[in-house]
Amino acid sequence: MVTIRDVARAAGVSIATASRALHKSHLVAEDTRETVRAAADRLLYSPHRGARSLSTSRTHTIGVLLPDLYGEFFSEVIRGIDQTAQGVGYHCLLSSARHGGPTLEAALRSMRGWVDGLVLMSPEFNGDLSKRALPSGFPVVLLNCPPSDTPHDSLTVANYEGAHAMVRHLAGLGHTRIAIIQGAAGNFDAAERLRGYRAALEEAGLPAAPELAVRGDFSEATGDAGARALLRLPDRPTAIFAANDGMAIGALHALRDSGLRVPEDIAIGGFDDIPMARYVEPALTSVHVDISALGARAAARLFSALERPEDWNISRETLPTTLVVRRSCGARGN
Amino acid sequence: MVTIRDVARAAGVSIATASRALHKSHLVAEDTRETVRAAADRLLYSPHRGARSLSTSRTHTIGVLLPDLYGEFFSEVIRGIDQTAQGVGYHCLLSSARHGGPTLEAALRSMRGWVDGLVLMSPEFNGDLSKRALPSGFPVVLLNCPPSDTPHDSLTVANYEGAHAMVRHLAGLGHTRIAIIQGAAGNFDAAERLRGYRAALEEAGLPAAPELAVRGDFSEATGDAGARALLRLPDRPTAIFAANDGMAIGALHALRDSGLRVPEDIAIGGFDDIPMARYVEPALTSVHVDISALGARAAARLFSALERPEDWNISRETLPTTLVVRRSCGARGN
DNA sequence: GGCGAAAATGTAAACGTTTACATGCCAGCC
DNA sequence: GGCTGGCATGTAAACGTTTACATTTTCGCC
Repeated sequence: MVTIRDVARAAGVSIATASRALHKSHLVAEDTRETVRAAADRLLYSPHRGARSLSTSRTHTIGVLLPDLYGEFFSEVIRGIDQTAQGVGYHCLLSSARHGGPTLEAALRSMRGWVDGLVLMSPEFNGDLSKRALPSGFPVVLLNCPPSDTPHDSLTVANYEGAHAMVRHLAGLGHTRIAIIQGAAGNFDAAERLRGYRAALEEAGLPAAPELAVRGDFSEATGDAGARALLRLPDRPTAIFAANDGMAIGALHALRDSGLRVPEDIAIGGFDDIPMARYVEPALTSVHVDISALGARAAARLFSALERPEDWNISRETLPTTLVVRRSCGARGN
Repeated sequence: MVTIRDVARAAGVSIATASRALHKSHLVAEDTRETVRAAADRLLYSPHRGARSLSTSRTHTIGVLLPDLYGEFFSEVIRGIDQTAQGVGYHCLLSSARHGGPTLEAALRSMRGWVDGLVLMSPEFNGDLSKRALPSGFPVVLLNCPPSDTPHDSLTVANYEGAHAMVRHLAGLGHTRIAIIQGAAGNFDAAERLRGYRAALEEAGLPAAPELAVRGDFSEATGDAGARALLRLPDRPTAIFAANDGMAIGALHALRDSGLRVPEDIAIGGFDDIPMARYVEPALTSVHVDISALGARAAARLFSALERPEDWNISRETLPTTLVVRRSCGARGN
């Protein structure tokens, strides 16, 4: 491995001068700078990030901790984050707190000294964890985390409003028995979407029949199962709101499988508007969330905290959603 | 930040003993070990990875360099890699060599001293780049890279065989004018799939009409455009093989838009079998590649090179593909 | 009780950078 | 000619670990 020492020797200067020539160029005479740069090029020198970070205590890396890496939602978030990060010369260290892996606390701990900041998305996050696993003052942006009193930036999508808009739309189409396939238990997004569903029902003057709210966990499998459970009801719903697109697609599957037509026999709406939503048949009505923008925004907030810590103050942002009406809900003209 | 020095002081031992107590436990007396561990716990000590890596020259991080981060293919690869990495206590540093970003060489260089090895997927990779940007002997696994004479492990999918099987299947269904929407120019996978297409045509005794091979770049948009171009032909094809699923889905769109029925009027086949393939309507016949297994396998090879460098020797593996027949190709029974 | 070996611990160097401080040099000024 | 000050460069400390080597302690054995 060629170190800065080799470069210095080759250029006939001290390592301090070599170091300066390579990035604090105004502090060294023009011709020495050229000599050093030429030597570095010739030797194919590239600085050792670990060493550099130890010395400067900046790593130019941000950690991205997600609950999982499966599905389009996460890949879009990552894409948004990475794009922004790359734009300012940072790298992304990826980690997922999958069940069965190391605990969230361990995952956070293991990043110390390796990342300058963190984008954290986890339904389990809470203040206690923050105190135990994160150095105080460590820049963190929480993405779709349950609200907590920790002094961190947070970013959420308008779950309540989005679900509300979807259910109001369904009610507006004349549906009176509107079911929901809920997201994962204990998940903040899931709870908010449920809340939006209930509020919209109430506003429309519809009863919130408990048997119409079945459980799911955001996976296609539970969407499928949830839909089948709803079909077994004596008085079955005429519309289903699935708390994310994955489950909506699972439900579509189940309905097709049961010989029902969507939207003629039963209407369906999802949430997230993942890329796949427009390609399923019938195309899925969904609540659009610009997922990669969510990631990009999170990264941008983190960088502003990193680059100008002096005028940083914690903020909570909510990203708006928009209802995208496609064929699956049966609205006219689609 | 609490360092090992603080832990040592709190436990009343030297830093060497503290360090040993925390992971070379057999070298220190049981009760001091307990004292040290207790102190570390109490102070919420977690070691500084940067410092540790400088000292041990192991980072426990692998780099993952992809041409892009868009789409399900990449997210599945990442998932496979990360899952394997996490299993052996490694982290993934993600980077994409998107057009417009830093050059591939710069991206590789910037990882020095930050990763122990690399999973590299890039259509532009070549021997010269390897010499310039990678320390010799640096563990690298090439994923779907063009063949080169560099001493690296490589992993590819059976592009030729997969495409061949698909086209033979279409020919077997009686199609005589079979078109292809090609992958990105200069891309190795794309070239191999084209080769498989041509070979299968020849074996079936079908002429390889040049107007039936339109260009694409693996994006949905070019799939859409490619299909439209094919429809404008005076003697239009009865079957289209798109070199990946993204383009196949774009083509489906274009056909539906033009009022054609799939598979009755025109049959379609894709490649990759991304999760979405089974959900589009009609479900897409495709060449299945276990993408996350591909990533997992790449990571596994890398780790075996890292953990036991002594008995490592370079290998080239090809992952088999399987034809998955769904409705879009019009085969009976589907 | 003394000896030697083994076990436990400490000291200090090393990893590859950056950077505060020290030094040397030269120009310009009185 | 000596002083001041600025510029270019060098010296060495620091970042937080690990670990080779040195030292001290313990313990068994004669």
